[in-house]
Amino acid sequence: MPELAEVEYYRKQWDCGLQNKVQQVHLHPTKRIFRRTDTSALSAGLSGATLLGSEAHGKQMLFRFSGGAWIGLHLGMSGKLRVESSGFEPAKHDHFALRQARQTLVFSDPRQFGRVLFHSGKDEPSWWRDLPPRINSTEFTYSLFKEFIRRHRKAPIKAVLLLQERFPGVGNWMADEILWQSNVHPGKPPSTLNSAESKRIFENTIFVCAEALKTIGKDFSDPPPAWLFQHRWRKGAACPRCEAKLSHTTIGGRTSCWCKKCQR
DNA sequence: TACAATGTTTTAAG
DNA sequence: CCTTAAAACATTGT
Repeated sequence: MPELAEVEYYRKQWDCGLQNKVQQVHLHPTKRIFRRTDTSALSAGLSGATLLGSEAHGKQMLFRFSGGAWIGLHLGMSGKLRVESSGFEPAKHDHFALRQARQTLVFSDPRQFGRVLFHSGKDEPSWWRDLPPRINSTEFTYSLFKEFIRRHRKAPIKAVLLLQERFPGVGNWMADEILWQSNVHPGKPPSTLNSAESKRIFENTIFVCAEALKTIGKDFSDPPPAWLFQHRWRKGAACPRCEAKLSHTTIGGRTSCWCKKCQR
């Protein structure tokens, strides 16, 4: 479920716990979200520590605690962050919870494709330092974009936009939105794109990310009604631009939504 | 029942 | 070594 803007929204849900001490750590060590994570070190490192800050980068989140403790969170397909009362008892899918004096910070993830990482040390973990440039940063340049789609010139452009090593935060609905706004068919390989199409995709990638952060990322409000986003999951969905019936097919291994009249 | 779900990793093949 | 495609992961809802 969560892409760039949804992740940013969920990250902020834990802001009310900033400057608060963790009294107790609740976790189920055998759950898949803790795969290859030392849960004993995690519990020990967070118990009694104060939450000092957090940051999102694409679909990843980093939370910083006093005493040089850090956790990385990924929400996978069904993960969510929320806040409950301090006396809250974790329910079935609440695999990770931090109890504080005034509230409990909860990570739930029914499908467990999400992830919890732990790092102990004075500096940021290496898995945070090595991330690619954010899409809404000056380092995300057209030449970087062009070089990347050239490398992946034979795969469907939809599949290329889903690669986190260049488009951190872009997920299934955002990739469809970018291509719909660019009037480009999701199945087209980059080798068949002309320079105008390529430029439109680059610019709309930045635009869709920025707008999503201003709406969904801010308070989970809807992006503009003229976007594909509002229409794609409706029964008998129609293109908000030309009113033609929208197509749904598997492209790049994911269900894709596109307008066969607008996108070629 | 069977399949799909806003994601990533592993495996295999070219 | 690189790119691409498909299966696997765990659970719920239609």
